[in-house]
Amino acid sequence: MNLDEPKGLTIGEVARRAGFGIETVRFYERNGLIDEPPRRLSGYRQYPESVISRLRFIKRAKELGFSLREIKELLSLRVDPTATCSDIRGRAEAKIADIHGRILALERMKDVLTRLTGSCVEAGPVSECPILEALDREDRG
Amino acid sequence: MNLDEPKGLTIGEVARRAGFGIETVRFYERNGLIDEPPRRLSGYRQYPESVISRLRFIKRAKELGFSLREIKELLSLRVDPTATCSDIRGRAEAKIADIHGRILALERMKDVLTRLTGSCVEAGPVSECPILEALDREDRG
DNA sequence: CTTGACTCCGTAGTATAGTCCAGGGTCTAT
DNA sequence: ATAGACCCTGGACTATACTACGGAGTCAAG
Repeated sequence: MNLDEPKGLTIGEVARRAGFGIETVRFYERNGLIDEPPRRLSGYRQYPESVISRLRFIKRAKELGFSLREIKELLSLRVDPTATCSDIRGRAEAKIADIHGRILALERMKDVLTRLTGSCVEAGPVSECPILEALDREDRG
Repeated sequence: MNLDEPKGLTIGEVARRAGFGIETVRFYERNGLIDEPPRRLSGYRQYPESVISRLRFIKRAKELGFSLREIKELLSLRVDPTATCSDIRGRAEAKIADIHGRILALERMKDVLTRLTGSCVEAGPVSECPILEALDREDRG
């Protein structure tokens, strides 16, 4: 086979250039994050260049804390002629609020832990560990 | 059955008092977070009161960001005669560092998103959305 | 023509932390 | 005695995001 088909990119090239594993690229295809590409007669996927930017979009959105489900929605909005920029901004703002909430929760955890470790200066046995005692007690305020 | 066996707590009472579901209590037992309790002749679990404080310990440690695996380690350390309070403090400090790192990562995400939403004030079509454009571009700094 | 790298597919496994189900048996109050 | 609430087991299922595997076919270079 392989006469003069316009070959495009193999999945390996795509994966390498986008910074994902091959299995991940196929996973994204199965989950509708990237289009199913045309195939060679052999069945090999033939990707257009555009898949690279699509994957990089996914990568950056992931880095911003969007889940694959949310990224899929962003990608749908992008091609939806009735969607507006404020729809996207809404997603971004919701994500900011979500991240903010997670930060607050983590800071509360960190504050409690910091207070507990501050109370633990002895090198004594665990039976007298103030951290464990605090976890045993009802109150933690 | 049920002559004059000292009955203890049923799993339902335990779950309710500790604030978990019954299935979760069994799950914790399977995973070694709580001891296997004695049984009635019928097979019903008969919990001692102490399981309640054990489960509350687990709940509070979870609230502080410890995974079940880590909580299991804390529980092991607690009964390890060679462990010292500083072993526990080490876990707590590692967790603080872990949480701190996660907070920083989330703050970076939040900052980028905030900057992106700031650039998006128009109610235009998604084709001109600066947020999507930013996700398409290479740079995000 | 052979070799080694690459690709195909479907399925299954990883990790975390549960949650639910069927099809039984048991307990308690009336 | 019987209704209804409770409990038992093992296994399957949820969600997220991959990652690995077997066994086959394909591609490109020497």
